[in-house]
Amino acid sequence: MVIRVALPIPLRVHFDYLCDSEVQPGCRVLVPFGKRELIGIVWQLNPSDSYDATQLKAVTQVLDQTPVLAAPIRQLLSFAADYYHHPLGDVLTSALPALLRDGKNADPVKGHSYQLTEAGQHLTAEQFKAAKKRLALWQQLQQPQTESQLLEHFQRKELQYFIDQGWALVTPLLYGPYQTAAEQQKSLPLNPAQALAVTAVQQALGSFSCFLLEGVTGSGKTEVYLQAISPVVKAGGQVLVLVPEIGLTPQTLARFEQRFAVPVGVWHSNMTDLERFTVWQRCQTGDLAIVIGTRSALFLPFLKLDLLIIDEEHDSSFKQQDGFRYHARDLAIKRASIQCCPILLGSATPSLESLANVQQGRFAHLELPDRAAGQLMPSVELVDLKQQQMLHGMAGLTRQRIEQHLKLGQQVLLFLNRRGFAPALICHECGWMTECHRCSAFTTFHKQSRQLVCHHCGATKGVPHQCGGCGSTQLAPVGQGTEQLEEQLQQLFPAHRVTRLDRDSTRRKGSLQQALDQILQGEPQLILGTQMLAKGHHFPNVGLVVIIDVDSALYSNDFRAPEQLAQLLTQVSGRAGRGSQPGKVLLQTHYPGHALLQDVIQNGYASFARSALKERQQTFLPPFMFLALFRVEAHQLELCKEWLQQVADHYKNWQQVQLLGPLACPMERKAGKYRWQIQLFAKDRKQLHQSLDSVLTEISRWSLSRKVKWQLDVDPQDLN
DNA sequence: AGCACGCCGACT
DNA sequence: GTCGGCGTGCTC
Repeated sequence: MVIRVALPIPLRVHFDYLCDSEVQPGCRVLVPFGKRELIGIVWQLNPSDSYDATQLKAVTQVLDQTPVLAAPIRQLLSFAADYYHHPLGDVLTSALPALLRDGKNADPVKGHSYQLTEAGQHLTAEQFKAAKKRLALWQQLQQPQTESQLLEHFQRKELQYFIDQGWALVTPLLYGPYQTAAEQQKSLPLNPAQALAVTAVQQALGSFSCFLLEGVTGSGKTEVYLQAISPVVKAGGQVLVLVPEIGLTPQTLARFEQRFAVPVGVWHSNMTDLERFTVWQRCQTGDLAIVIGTRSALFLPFLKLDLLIIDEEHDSSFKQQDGFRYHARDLAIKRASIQCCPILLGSATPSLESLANVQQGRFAHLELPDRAAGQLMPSVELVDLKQQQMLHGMAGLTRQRIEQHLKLGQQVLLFLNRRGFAPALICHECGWMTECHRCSAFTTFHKQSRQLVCHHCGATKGVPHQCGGCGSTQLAPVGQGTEQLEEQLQQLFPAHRVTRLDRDSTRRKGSLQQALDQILQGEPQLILGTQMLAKGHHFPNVGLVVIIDVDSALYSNDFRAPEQLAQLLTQVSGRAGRGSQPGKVLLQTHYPGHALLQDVIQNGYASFARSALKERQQTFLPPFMFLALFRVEAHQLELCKEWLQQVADHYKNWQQVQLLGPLACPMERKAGKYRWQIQLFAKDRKQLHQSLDSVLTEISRWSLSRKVKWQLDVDPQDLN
């Protein structure tokens, strides 16, 4: 038999082999490949267009009796490899845990079970005499026990003694479908909008359909998730909940675990290979009812997946930013269609893509208008920075407001999306600034560690005493970062604690959690942080949120920047006033009349999104246009340009696809390499994808392609 | 990606 | 005279 095998190499082709033994698609095989041996996945049996049969090598070993990749997953992966034009071998890497890629046995053994033999059952307590430990073990073994249960109280050699005596025997304990159970904790009462949403999803169970659940923070989205899940886990089905990278908080997990008496698993990037493998197996065997995980959980092999939930569906961390650049939300929709189950996308600030899908009738729209607990929405105040006396990056009014809220015994949250002390050091004599040698960027001054750090390539060096241009010793920090603001806030408000939360202050393991716990105790204080504060965390005692610098996001050349700013504003508004009082949001800007700001503030996100969508339509941007991007990196600028020019030349044949470029990436040099790009727009998705197929075949033929590092990004999230 | 082959410069 | 640099080709 000839089999077609997908191999872990970055080539967009399959390889054919001979195989005498029984195999099914989705099984792993060990095959000779050049001078090497590789583990591949059987992709097709007896392909009609097989490679010259006389040239075929034979499979060395079949590693699985049953497929590690079941048909639905293979269908998903195959679709993904086509859609993102990514080598299948790399795509498979996302779907298999490392241990399986390395050839580990995939049999789902949970552990070992000990039970008494006939001889063991006929023993009596008296026979143990003074052997108290053995008596206790015997008593516990009246019921079959897992090895791990027994090892809590007994030593391994005691277990072995029972086996040697023929009193007990060991059997492998296999994973299997979980025991369904009723809810542990009673569900909360629903308001009419929530009830409508729950009913809609529940009625859709068993068939493919997409729902967009739009509800502001505090409107009770999680309760809708939980009640939508309820009938699924009562019927023995499985649910996948995808969350953004930072959203995987212990509280979220606890809420799911407390509600249902069924096994809940988690999946995220901090797990060990063995932990991942175990979750993978428990999914495959149906042992886990619910999995909460970040984007790659999308590829887990569920036995009976009946519902998908994507929380914070607008979040950009669902798009992988290197290698296989897939969007987990988009692929999740594909997966739901393959599995014939509903998918629920939830957000307070839906992506424009999803809203367009609602408008075009592809998604059903479920709205939760009210804050569940009936709190008031926070009020937003714009602080016009023009001609203001600024102190430490804050206008007088801003400082007053902070003071007022501290006096009221509330906490104040400040956002500044720039870590470090200052974005650069500047020479007071000649204007020279500290630059990274390898990137087109300045190096950030970190005062505490006394270092200059490039935030783009990670290079660090000591702080110079002299200007690199004129030799002057007059070097001063320019601009403001969180480290500096922390110091300044402490000076301005010496009576209050200032907590800074950014990548630097939370580097030590557990220090983030420690800071969050301390904040939750509610003492009036200033909390200051970067983007990492914006998502997921709940601070009930925060009465005021200040956004120090709105302007840098207002005027960005990234077409998604307005959308992201509107999302940030809405999300942080949700952070304020979750307790009894309504919160306040303060925005510092030089452009208080800016249409986007006005629209979001006065009419809310939904209104903003409607106008933003119209604008995207008029300017021929996604989601009304399909976009793909070729990026190329090389040490020599000329190689970048030449390679892209060849791509551009190829596109002369494709009238339906519009080109923008070749042009430099927003950050032209990074880690010593030049970076250029070409943007491809098409009205017709099919045309775009056909053109990509054809240009990729060309690219693989060019010898220039090996002197540069290039990548294709389909549906890019940002143009960097 | 890896691995081999092959052709040119600087070393024990 | 070799060792090893990386350009090029190939992997069913």
